[in-house]
Amino acid sequence: MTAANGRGTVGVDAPGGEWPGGESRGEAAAGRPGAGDTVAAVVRQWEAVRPDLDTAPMEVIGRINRCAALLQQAEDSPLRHAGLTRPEFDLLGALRRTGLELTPGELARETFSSGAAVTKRLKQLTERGLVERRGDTRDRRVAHVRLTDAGRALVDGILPAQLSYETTVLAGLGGTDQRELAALLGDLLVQLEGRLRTPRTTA
Amino acid sequence: MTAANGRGTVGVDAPGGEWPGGESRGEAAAGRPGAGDTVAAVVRQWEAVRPDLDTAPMEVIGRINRCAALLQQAEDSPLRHAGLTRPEFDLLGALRRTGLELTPGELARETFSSGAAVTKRLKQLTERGLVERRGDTRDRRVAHVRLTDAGRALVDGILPAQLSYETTVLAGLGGTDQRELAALLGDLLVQLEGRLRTPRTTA
DNA sequence: AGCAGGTGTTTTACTGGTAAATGATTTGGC
DNA sequence: GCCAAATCATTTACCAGTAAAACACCTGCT
Repeated sequence: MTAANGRGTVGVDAPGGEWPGGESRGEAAAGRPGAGDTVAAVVRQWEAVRPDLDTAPMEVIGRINRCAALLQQAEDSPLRHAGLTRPEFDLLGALRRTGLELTPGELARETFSSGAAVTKRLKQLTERGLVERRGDTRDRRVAHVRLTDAGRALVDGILPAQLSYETTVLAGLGGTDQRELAALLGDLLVQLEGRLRTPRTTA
Repeated sequence: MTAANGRGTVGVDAPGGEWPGGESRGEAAAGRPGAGDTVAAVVRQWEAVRPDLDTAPMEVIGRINRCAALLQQAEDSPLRHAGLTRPEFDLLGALRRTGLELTPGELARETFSSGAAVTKRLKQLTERGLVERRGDTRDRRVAHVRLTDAGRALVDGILPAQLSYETTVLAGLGGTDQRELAALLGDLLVQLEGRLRTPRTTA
């Protein structure tokens, strides 16, 4: 087991042994109350029904998806509280952290979204007075986008709160586990970013 | 620098040391070519601009979000190839792995989506002949949904391909790292599922 | 029986994303 | 210099999700 835990996640191993044959009633997603996370429960179901399959990848990918979903819709996060979605904040953040004016295209690449999505967000954020645009003098196709003072103030005001919120959300993991998790995700991400080059429609 | 590494990954550590002051040109998302993943680059930018902030949570949450996004839009996955989105497949999968008829409400809970979303997906999947519904005889509000033979065949046909696709996607990580990652994500998920109880509008 | 209130599902109105087409401009070959 | 092809951004048409309201039905109290 080597790993992280010694306790193999799936290892709780159920005392009695009765199974959801008919009575999964009440708990969502095949989850028994005290057991592991919901993904583990799902994986156990698959193993029961299709024991021939190697379900290992579900343990990683299923959990990544579910973590992302949960983190996304955390209603109490400072971001939402400030009326910003994560993609909007990412856009503002890209401007703040680079300290530069960026073109819509650059913003799309920075934030890993499509050009069309950026156009829409910029419209929104411009109306809210958080960003400004000016045309390029040389190349009249491109625009340059920068934070307004209000936009910069908003980012600077929210970011610490958001980070400390995220810190508490992660607090259940020890510091060592967090670093280890970050490192492993980083390794995975390097692979993914190489392998599945997103064909982001810059156009 | 404490940070992220403790282990390799980020350890490349930049030879020279010139910095994106003005020349992030060309590479997306602050990424220098050989360095770590894009999230690491973003974090470095934040640290340069706001050294007072504790960026540790970004290393985890940012990477989870980015991994999820990349995995989502993997255009070559068997799922997409079969014309199914992940949420659609999750719905079919819930029916397959439980082996039962489920009501729309149960499906919503199983798949962590809203009732309305399930309604829409069911409409879609019914039209495609992958699921069937019958009304409950006792309680005429509820419906019972089951896989058609075609639906079951589709799931059984796709799942092995999808899993083996996922296996190769994860192959860059060693088996041990994969298990460790799964375990850590499981730990995190337990925390998140307890902490941020999603107020899923069952209604 | 009758009705207040709860539950299971669907509908409505809207939002934010996407892919593909479009408009506007620059660039490079000749 | 001029036109074909490339590039940057936006627009269009559409689709899937959401929250809130509506609908249909059941349940339990009186």
